[in-house]
Amino acid sequence: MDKPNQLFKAFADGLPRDPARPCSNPNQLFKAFADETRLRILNLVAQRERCVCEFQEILQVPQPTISRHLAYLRRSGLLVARREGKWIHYSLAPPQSTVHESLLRCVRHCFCDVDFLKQDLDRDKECCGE
Amino acid sequence: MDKPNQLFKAFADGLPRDPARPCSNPNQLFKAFADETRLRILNLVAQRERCVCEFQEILQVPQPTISRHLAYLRRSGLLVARREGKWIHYSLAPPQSTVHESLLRCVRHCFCDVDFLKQDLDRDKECCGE
DNA sequence: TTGACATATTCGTGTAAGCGAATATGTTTG
DNA sequence: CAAACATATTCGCTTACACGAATATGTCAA
Repeated sequence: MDKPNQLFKAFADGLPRDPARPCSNPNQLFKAFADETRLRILNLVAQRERCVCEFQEILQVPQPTISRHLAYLRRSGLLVARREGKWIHYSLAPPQSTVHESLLRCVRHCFCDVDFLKQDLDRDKECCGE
Repeated sequence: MDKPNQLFKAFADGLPRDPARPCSNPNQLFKAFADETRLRILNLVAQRERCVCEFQEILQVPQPTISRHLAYLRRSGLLVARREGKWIHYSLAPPQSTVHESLLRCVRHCFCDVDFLKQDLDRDKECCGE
């Protein structure tokens, strides 16, 4: 066991440690989509940039759980983060492959047909918008 | 623990036991895509109906592994099977949701951009076609 | 500097997923 | 019916994944 630079070592899940060098394997993109909480996050962030507290309020899921999924989505190359004071805002990353593009189209045009995702958007409108 | 009709009981993976009543959860569709072997199968079957021995020859993966993934894809509602004598032919199932449609578009139009998937098609042409 | 707040990470644990090996099922042919 | 063939299923094992709880990090305001 040598001790490589942690920045470049991958996690057990096969994703890179450093979100600045996200994963390019299309396989990993699908894995990122293969979790209900992450689908819900992607659905919300497809509308507009969001901060962690918004996910927390709308999804009603513990904060560490959300943070973990956000980190996963960043390392997958699906989200980018931007700090503004205490808050960190997440938004969709620009697509890096045709598979990535295709998945984003699915988020934008098909997720509205999925009940539990539509309900999140409704809950969002109720509490935050009008 | 009661003893429900096995036909209607779900597997641990959340998919129905009976492929005639495939899963409708979009979440499960993404899970079905979240495995390299299954992506390779979907890529091949997108061209035309295929029998198990074709997958075996092109993918160079043990037969039980392929059968297990085929069963998974059937129960996910992505593939249908048709028996013809000793052979069982698999083909893409007609889409049951917009998410399903979107994923099929991805298989048809984006998978050609993925190296390891393109290589499978090349290997197919070499050994079977001309 | 201290406290409050927003967010991230670690740790331990239960569970699901995938695989190889072995075996079972179903079909055809003789 | 037996043998050969195509395919499916089961079992045991290892690893990946998701989660709750606890804790750490980073920023702002007083």
